[in-house]
Amino acid sequence: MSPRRVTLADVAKAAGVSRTTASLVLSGRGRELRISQDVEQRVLRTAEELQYRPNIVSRGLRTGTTRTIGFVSDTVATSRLAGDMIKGALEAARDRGFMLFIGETEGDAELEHLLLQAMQDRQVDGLILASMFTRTIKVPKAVTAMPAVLLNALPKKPAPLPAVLPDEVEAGRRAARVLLDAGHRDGIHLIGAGPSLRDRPSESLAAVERLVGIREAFGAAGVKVAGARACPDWLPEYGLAATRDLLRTAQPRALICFNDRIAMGAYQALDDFGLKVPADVSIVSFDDHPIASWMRPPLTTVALPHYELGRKAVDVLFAEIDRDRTGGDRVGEVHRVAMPVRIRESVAPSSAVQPLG
Amino acid sequence: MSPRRVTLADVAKAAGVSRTTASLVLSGRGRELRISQDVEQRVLRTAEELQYRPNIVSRGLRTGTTRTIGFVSDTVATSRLAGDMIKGALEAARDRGFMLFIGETEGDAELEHLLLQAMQDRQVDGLILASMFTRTIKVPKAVTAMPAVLLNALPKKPAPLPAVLPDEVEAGRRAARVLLDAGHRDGIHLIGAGPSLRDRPSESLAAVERLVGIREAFGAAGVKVAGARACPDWLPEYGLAATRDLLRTAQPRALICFNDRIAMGAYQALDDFGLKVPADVSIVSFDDHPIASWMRPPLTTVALPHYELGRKAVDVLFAEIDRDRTGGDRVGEVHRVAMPVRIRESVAPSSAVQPLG
DNA sequence: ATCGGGCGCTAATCCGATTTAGCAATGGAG
DNA sequence: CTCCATTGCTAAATCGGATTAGCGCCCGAT
Repeated sequence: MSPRRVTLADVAKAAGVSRTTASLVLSGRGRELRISQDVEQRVLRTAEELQYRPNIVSRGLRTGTTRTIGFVSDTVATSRLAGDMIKGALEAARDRGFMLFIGETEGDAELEHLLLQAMQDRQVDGLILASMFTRTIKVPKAVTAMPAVLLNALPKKPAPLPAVLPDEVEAGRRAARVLLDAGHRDGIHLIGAGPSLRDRPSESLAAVERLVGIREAFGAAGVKVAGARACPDWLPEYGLAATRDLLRTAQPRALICFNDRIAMGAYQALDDFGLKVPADVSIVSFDDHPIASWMRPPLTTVALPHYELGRKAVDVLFAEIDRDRTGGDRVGEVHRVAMPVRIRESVAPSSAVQPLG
Repeated sequence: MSPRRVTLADVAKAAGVSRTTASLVLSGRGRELRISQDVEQRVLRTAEELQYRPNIVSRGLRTGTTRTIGFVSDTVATSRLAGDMIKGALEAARDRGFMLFIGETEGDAELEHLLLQAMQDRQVDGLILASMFTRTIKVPKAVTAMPAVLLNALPKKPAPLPAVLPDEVEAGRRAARVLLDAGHRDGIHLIGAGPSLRDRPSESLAAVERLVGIREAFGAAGVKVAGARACPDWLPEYGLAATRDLLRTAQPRALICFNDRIAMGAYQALDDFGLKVPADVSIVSFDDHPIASWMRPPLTTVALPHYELGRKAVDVLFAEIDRDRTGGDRVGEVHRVAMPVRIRESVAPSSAVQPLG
């Protein structure tokens, strides 16, 4: 079919040198191994003319390194959120001449096993194990044998694996501060989780951490949260139900919704009760889901830094690969990536009359 | 670091046979090459015990096939829409023991070139060239040298490349029929494109094809579209503006929005004018964006079959790889994937009094 | 006894690079 | 004039499989 690829042997022959010499020159080790300027130039020029490109498969066989990393997620590739994570990883990898194998496990341990095997059969240089939701995962033992990074996840059992996660606690603080900065001190309700750390969707690490941050920031400001409703899952319908429920008995001035889909439901409930955002009720949320900017009014939210998470995971993985190569010890550091606040139009200054007592 | 992998040589030695024999047995060609039952069983058992897995890199070097395909898109990996496309491709590939390299070009020809090179350096068996929006693309010449498929795109210049696309014309017909079936014959407006085929976002193939289908179905039913507004881009704000503009001068009974984001804007405009969906105005749309089911009322829309597109592209690619192997001729067939209607709650039966004339 | 042929398995080569070990030529020192 | 070092390059092994060519052995036929 296609004209055969130009190989190192072709270059060597055309330049009138041995394969060894050609290889030496092209790998940049010609200088230290005393190849003459003359020959070096000749090889370089020939390679250029012939448009020689080294075959990475072959190199991989010899050196064991394929300039490839495996990106395994539970179901990450499918969600918009996670698409950015992949994009970040893709770009960071590309900067170093690496490619990404993508794989989805759908939470199936058997599939995960197969996938990891398939990647190891292809001699990937490292692995990124990503999770759709921030949570703890069981680390397959196959992973511990090679450079790997957890993305958006923590190991269930302590393992010497580095992890990259969004800084949810700080995000919680930031959400709270958005309201505090706008002068809100009363009638602040939480929708999605709380008041206790146990009131949240199961397995949701983010819920706990956000709640911790929120309580911390309010605590430091001497502000008490008026109330909270947990949701079994963070979907619009639960946000709608919880907010409706709240509105039957209370008159909130501000809501912190635990994610944008919850907020979407809250918007609807408020609308049903004839309440305006942000004139009557301010709302701040988390995630910066694409819909956040389409909602009316556009939603102020603390963004999940998917793109940055992906990039960071690759950076950490490269450090890990280096460590592996140089025989360093595994550490298992946890890296937190900042979650930026996206100020939009769902928060208004508090006009509440401060209660006398 | 990790304990060395078990190789074919290990299996052969442990089973007391030559590498050749072991290879023959394990590749299933033992029978035809007269390896005895006894030896065959011994090799198989040994391989099992040692947990032998062939090194695909090595095999790739010898056979030239890496059981890997490259998925190159302009920016597809990043959008939720496209995530499903990748997911479909991933699963279809997995069914055959193939892995996917993912790459994004961001519309940059230079990057695309680099990416294709990187993939060829890794000896991918085939390529999928995907586009985020349905459109025509310039096919890099590197692609024509190997099995490849266009996904969600058509070649700008005629090329013997198969393409996989959503069946947009039929989708247009289906959208129209949803309204016709509900009894709508009057006050039907188009938001996003039309009335002429030229009134549409540039480069949007989907717009043209949907419009063709819509006109065809209405034409066949003897129904005339009351009006149409084109949008420079299919975003909520333009949908909002176009619909507002429409409402100032007309009283539509039904809208066909050219995608869900346009529909989202239309919902807002109708809400502003105190009109209810679907009681006052029925709406049908395209894409089945995730928000479509979260809108209130949930939006009836003709879905882009991303997952199926991804699967289909892989299927077609495998056919292409086979063709390449067996020396068949390239054809360049266009495959259309059906767009299913998602009936939700934004369309109500027409209660309009039929005009006498 | 010899030969042809099927059977059952293996030696050797190849894929395209990297890497180790080492060879030939040159020049300077002794 | 010999010996050793250095310079500049190459032969050969290696990675882990797939594949081609072919080697012994045993059997029946001549």
